[in-house]
Amino acid sequence: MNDTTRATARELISKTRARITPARVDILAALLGAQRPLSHLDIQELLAPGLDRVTVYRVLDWLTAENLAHKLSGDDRVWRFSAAKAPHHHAHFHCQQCGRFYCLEDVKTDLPVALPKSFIADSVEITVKGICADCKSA
Amino acid sequence: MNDTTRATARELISKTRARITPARVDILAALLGAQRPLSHLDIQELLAPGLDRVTVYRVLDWLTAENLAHKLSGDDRVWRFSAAKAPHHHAHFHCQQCGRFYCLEDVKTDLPVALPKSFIADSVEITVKGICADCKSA
DNA sequence: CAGAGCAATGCAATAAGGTTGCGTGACAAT
DNA sequence: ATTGTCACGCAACCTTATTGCATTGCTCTG
Repeated sequence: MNDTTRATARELISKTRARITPARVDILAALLGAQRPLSHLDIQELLAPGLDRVTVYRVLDWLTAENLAHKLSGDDRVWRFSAAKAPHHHAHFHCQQCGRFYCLEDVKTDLPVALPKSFIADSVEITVKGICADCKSA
Repeated sequence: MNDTTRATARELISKTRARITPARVDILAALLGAQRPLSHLDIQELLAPGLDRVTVYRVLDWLTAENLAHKLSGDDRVWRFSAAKAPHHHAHFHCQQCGRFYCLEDVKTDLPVALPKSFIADSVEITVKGICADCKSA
């Protein structure tokens, strides 16, 4: 979480015309700097303690509402968030052992899907489940 | 939940060499007869009351372990289960309004995915999110 | 520059969904 | 019939996330 990242975060937040608070900058910077989607717990551990659980949840929700972050659901009942740098059209990998998520930038989710009549698609989520390299070698 | 479905359920369970109990038969039959993945709550409502919450959870876990059912995660923190009639290689639709899941039999999940080195894929889950026909017309 | 107004935070309590421990009852094999 | 194991029910508990409410602190107007 270097200064450049924090500056980028601050700039992105300023575009929303909402308040630029330390919590928002810290959390968005954490997401921007991460190589993978982070859970609420990941973020709490990454950031200095002293930031309330609820605040983290609220900031994450706010970021999602402002389209600065994307919320995705794993099969462990935990939300993961990733910074919405570009339109978020790629798949994810979920390691069943360590629980970490990885972005599969190469696998696009904008594939054409044949839906039943009158169904409206909003977004497509693709999750590959398996074992990641770290866990395999361990 | 007709008798044929129950007979099929009983037969599938007998193949596991485990005990054929009413709870197992009822729940598997419910899954077999359903057009869509069912949540734990769906099942409880479908079945006559008197069956314990925990028993339902345990039977569902057991069915999953025996590969008679598949567990899938929505973004509402609720497990959904579907009978594993055939290998379960199709996508699902999740209505963001009513929360129901639908099977998209036509959309296959056995697409080739390019994984990073040393990653091992186990299964692929594709979920389309949007509004279903029922909710749209309402 | 003071003060009003509102957005953001922290703390505590609560909700929802799922899981664990343990005693009891039922079935199967001997 | 006896014994061992498997399944069930009940109660308690855990985790993750959300809500209510009081307080803080920024911002903007006058």
